[in-house]
Amino acid sequence: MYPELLTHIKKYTSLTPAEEQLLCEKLELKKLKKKEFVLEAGKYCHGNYFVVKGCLRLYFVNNKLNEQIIQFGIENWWITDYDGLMSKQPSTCYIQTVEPSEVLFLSEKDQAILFEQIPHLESYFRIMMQKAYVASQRRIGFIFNQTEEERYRHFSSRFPEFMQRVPQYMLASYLGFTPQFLSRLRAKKI
Amino acid sequence: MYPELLTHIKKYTSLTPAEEQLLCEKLELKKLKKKEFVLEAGKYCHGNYFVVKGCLRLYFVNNKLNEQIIQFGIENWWITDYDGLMSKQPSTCYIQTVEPSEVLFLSEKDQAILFEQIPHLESYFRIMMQKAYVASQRRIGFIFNQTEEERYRHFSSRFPEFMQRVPQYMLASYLGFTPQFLSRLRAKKI
DNA sequence: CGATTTTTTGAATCATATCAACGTACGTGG
DNA sequence: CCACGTACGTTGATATGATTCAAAAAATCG
Repeated sequence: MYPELLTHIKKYTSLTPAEEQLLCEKLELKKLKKKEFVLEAGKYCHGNYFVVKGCLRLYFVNNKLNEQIIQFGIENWWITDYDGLMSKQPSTCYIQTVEPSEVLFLSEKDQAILFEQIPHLESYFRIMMQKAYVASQRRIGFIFNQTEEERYRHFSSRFPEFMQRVPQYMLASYLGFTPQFLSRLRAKKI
Repeated sequence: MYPELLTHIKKYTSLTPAEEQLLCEKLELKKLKKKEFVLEAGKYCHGNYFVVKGCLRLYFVNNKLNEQIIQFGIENWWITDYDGLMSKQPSTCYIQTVEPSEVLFLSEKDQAILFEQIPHLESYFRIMMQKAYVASQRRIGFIFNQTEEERYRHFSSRFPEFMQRVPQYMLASYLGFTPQFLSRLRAKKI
């Protein structure tokens, strides 16, 4: 049994003990070292990762050969390449740990089986998707309506602890500007 | 019965005739004139709109008092303020028709009831959310990795017919730059 | 047709990127 | 446990691409 995930699910829906059992049987706990990959471009994405502990990043390499971070996954977030998963095509991105991490892996196949057996589990994932969608719509709003500086200040006031956990160049990538620019922002602040 | 929606659902899951019946009883067809609002900032968002015909836009007014378009909804898309819906707070954005349109309204309340009765309907919405999420993640990738010009060219090659349907200033807003800049891009092209 | 909305154009300005070099920290093998 | 190498962060000078403001031109609508 994996209490972190079950507690998280309870926030949004309810499962019977038997359903919890069924779910946990399908999950696979993976302990990962720092900088370990769970997905690489060109390979197929086979499922979904729930972060129990640690931090992962999802990024792709753009045409200037820079790594563009699309998403971070920290404790209690699901992370995967949904694009690759849905299209059944080889992935175009990478998912890698930023810190030593523990994740629960749920394969696409098992997820589909569980959805038929446990309607409330599908409900949970619908809500997760909806939340993720809202978050990324908000992010688009921020990108278009705030200067890089405002975005940085907003992010650092909202996630101060998180800032400590990742290198600056990753933050810069996530926020959509250069590491040099981030460095200057920090210098300016004091 | 609303064949456009039922056909769309069949692409992703299957409903029994009885389930289709149940669903359609809860839907409300609304015929809307051009520039009619279905949601305004400050009001509560009560449900979800499926676009049968026409085009709507979801936008908010930023601190420079410009309208920032977050999303367009055309035929076979669902559109609503999921943020306001989930948070149960007054909305911060507007949803307005761009053309005369027909939409099916499904209230949040009815949707919750239907999800309990029809697990496959929840499945359909989970998949819709996942698709929407993927689309908005992709959009973030584009924003960060292409110049404004590349984004415009990409968009116009991908949705040439759609470009004809909306005023340029809305496209500029959606793509994240000024109408003047878009005008110059077009002038450059020839 | 007149009124409003939308698009175009020009010139000046500003924010961020780029390139390049130098500092600093960190962890890995000897 | 120290030293070296690589990864990460800082700083300065210059370049560039998009914005802003203002006004005119064109298109759309009742």
